[in-house]
Amino acid sequence: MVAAVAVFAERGFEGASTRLIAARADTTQGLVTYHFASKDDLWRAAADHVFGILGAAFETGPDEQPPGGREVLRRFVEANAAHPEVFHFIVDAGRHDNERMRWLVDHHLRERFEQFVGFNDASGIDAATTYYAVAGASSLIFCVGPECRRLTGADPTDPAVIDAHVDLMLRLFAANDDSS
Amino acid sequence: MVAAVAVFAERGFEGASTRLIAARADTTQGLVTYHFASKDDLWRAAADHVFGILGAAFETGPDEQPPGGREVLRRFVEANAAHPEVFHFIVDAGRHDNERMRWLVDHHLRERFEQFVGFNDASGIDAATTYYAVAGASSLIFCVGPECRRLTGADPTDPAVIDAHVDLMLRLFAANDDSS
DNA sequence: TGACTGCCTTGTCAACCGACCAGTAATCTC
DNA sequence: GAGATTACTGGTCGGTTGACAAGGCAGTCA
Repeated sequence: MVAAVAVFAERGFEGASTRLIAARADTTQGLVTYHFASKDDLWRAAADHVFGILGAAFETGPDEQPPGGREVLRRFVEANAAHPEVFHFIVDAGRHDNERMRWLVDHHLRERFEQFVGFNDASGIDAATTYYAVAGASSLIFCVGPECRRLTGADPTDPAVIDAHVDLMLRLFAANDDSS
Repeated sequence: MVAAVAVFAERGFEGASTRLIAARADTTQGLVTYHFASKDDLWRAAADHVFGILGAAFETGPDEQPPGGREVLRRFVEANAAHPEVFHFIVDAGRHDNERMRWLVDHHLRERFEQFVGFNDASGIDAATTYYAVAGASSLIFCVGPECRRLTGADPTDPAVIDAHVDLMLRLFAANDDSS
């Protein structure tokens, strides 16, 4: 499953082969199609897996206060740094109007978007533009890691870079929110 | 060429087939490999094409003033809205440390990045985080158009949405720059 | 003990992939 | 107008793809 997430994120749905995923997981292609009836099913399971990890980053412990806006944003950026695969799933699926895109929206993105709208009481077009601005600004640098290293010299897996990006996101998107 | 750009953007390098590109351009696969020795060469030609279009959006006419920071940002967002394929090329190539990524950085992205660093006199880690924040925030909504429509109801090809996104980007990234 | 079940391996299938090649027709050069 | 160059077609090649089928092989229950 970890292998499937990695390969789908690295190569996209079309570019990922069930044989490569199987090899990465040290099994055979036959076994993959035994456990997951089709490549589509495997992709959905991989998406469930990686979005589950992301969601866990926002869970509140039993004796914790629900985090404020700044803390949520910090966790969001750090989760993107730790799991850039999420962004690849979103971009890979989001550009086609097909069944996978609709499934991803209905099963994972809708919930996230409505949480976001709840935090920032925006609506309509503003909600959409703000949501995608936050998502894009927070995620891109971590999702093109090799490019970023070659282009800028900065390594987005370096904690110093992650901290700098968190600070920038806080300055950009949480300037007038000092809760948490 | 327009067909190649579209297919590479829609399906990524691995997912795009020379046969599909040929069909989209109403020719044969044999002709594609005649004009472009390999799929890699075709990809590079497509990248040159689409980055050329993007670059033209920033050119200054013979009797124009060079645009100020706000105007450059506006043009950048509008160019991303008109040509979301650029972002797909970047994300598709940028996640691997391979020859295509290095070529794209050296032939197209380096120049853009250094122009950016010139405008915003940042350096080191700050330059990197700011660059990717601007790029991600400006582009994402236009690159996952079908998803955005289903998720938020807003259509990122709608001029009203584009204008709203331009305004948001100006508020976020050009708050203390009132030139132009 | 013998039938049954779930997990897994191996092999095979048609479809598709990028690359290549022989052959053809049109255009250009002298 | 003969010869050379260029543009293009159709077909074919080895290799890869997702899906499927047949069989083995432990474990379980009657």
